[in-house]
Parts: sequence; structure tokens; C-alpha cells
Amino acid sequence: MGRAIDVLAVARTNYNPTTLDLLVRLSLAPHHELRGVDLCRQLLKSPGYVSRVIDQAESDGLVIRRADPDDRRAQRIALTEAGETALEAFVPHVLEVLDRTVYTALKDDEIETLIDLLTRVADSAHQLLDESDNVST
Amino acid sequence: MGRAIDVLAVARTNYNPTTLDLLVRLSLAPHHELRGVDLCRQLLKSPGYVSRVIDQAESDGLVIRRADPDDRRAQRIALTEAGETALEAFVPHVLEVLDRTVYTALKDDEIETLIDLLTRVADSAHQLLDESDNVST
DNA sequence: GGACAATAATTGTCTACCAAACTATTGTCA
DNA sequence: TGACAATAGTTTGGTAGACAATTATTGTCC
Repeated sequence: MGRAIDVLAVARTNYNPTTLDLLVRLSLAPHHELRGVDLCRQLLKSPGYVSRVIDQAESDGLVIRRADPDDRRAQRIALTEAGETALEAFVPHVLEVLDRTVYTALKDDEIETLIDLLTRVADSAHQLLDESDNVST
Repeated sequence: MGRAIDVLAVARTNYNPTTLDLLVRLSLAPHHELRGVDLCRQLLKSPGYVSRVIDQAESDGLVIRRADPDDRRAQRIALTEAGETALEAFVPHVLEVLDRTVYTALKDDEIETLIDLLTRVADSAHQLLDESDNVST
């Protein structure tokens, strides 16, 4: 999990950061559901790991897997009532941590600047990664 | 290890990021040696893990452990010739990755800004962590 | 329409790391 | 001086997450 800010937010729940991120993504999606492959892209985690996170969340009753009617390879992961409840209980903690870290340290325009700078570094890193993928293939 | 920039740099060696960081820290230290506890602080890793990383580096001949003459609890970890050689072989790769990510994406003054903003967020996060440590104790 | 590449998900296996418990030593203070 | 807290390091056990191989299905192209 890593000793990071999410420790603070997550410590107040029983779920790990990726599980909570999963709930957030589903709650923002149309019909509160997403295909597994889209979740991987949004969570920036490998398919193998996402599959396990879904397993766990499903056995906790937070989400359900359903066959995708349009593609028999795919699954649709949907938020349950319990999942929504868990998420709502969690949101205030995230806001509190954000409030007491980023928002106390930085002014609004500085936050925008930070996002811009990080995005640009990330973009050039992705470019480099893509290149080396192509080389190795 | 995490799919991050260090993948690129590390992929070109057989060592993991923490091992390489270890070599860097030792090479910057007086007499090319440091006590274990100081290494923990510099590497930002837990003592348990650092102990393991040193084990590994020692069995690869990159460093040696020596008893600290001033404190019989402590050890001094020192860089060997082989460790220095490994480090020198690695440095150009790090520089190349930095060059093709951060330095192509950001101008010098932007890099300074980025460091400043991140430092401030990190500081307030630390403050919050310290607080919650004190509360739980 | 059938071969074959590409895609969706899962499982097995491995690495990086943390936290807690433990041992040995050192500093402190009555 | 002797008790006791604090510090240095190691070991054990566990979690987050990646990668590779496998299965099932879909799209593509002759």
C-alpha cells in the first residue's frame, strides 16, 4: 500500500486504495457500471490485479459481476447498494485529507500549475515507455 | 517495483531501484560508508526492508557490512570496488531517462517550481501523519 | 467461411515493501 | 550502580501489485 497520504484516508476504512478507487469510478460511470478492461485503464492497474480486487469487492458485496450482453468475453462490473453506502461513508475522509494537505499547502492557481507540470512530465515518460515497448517487440 | 520511470533505468541493470539508490547514497557519503539507520532515513524505506536489500547487495559483492567501532549495536555499510563500478555503469542510464522525460518536458525554472510545490504538499502531509501518530500513541 | 491475429478476463508466480515482534546494546536517571 | 527506556538491526508474516501463460471470444482478411 505504501506509506502515503492514502494511508490516512484508507486507515479509516477496511478497504485498500484501489478498492476505493474502484467504487469511485463505478459511481461516476453511466448506470454505475463498467467493463473490466475500462476499469483497468481508469485505475492504472494491471488486468490481473484488477481482477483480484474485483473478486474481493464482490465477496464483500460492494460490486457484482455480470455478463456483458454485447460481448461474451467481457464482464460488466456494477456498484451495489452496499458499495454506494461504503463510498458515501468514505468521501468525507478523502475530502478532509485533501483539505488538510493539498488545500492548506497550495493556493488554487498553484494546484493548477502543479497538475500542468506533472501532466507534462507524465506525457514525456509515456512517450519514452511506448518507444521502448516498440523496440522490444 | 511499479510501472514507473525507474523501470526504464533499472531495466538496463540487474538491480532494483532501492539497491541502486543504496549505491548512490553510499557513494555520496564520507568514506563511502553509512550506518544502517542513516541509510533507512535516506532511502525512505523500513529498516526491515533495508536490511534485506543490504543482504542482497552484500552477497552480490556491491557492499560490505562492518561492525561500528563506536557502537556495538550498529553496522557500517561500505561501498566496494565492485559497487562503485556498478554504479558508474548505471549513472548514464539515469541521466538519459531524466534527459528524455523531465528535461524535455520542463524548463529549468519550471522544475524548480515543481519541486517547491511538491515539497510543500509533502510537508503538510507529514504534519498530518505526525499528528495522527501522536493521537494513536 | 475458415485461418489467424487481437482482445477480455483469470490464475499462478514473483517482487517490493511494511509492521510487529524480538535481540542486543546504549543512554539515563534515581 | 542498577533499572528501564530508547536505539540498531534482524526475522517473520503479510499486502499491493506486476508479468506471463491460459482460455474464451471476437474481428479481419483471403
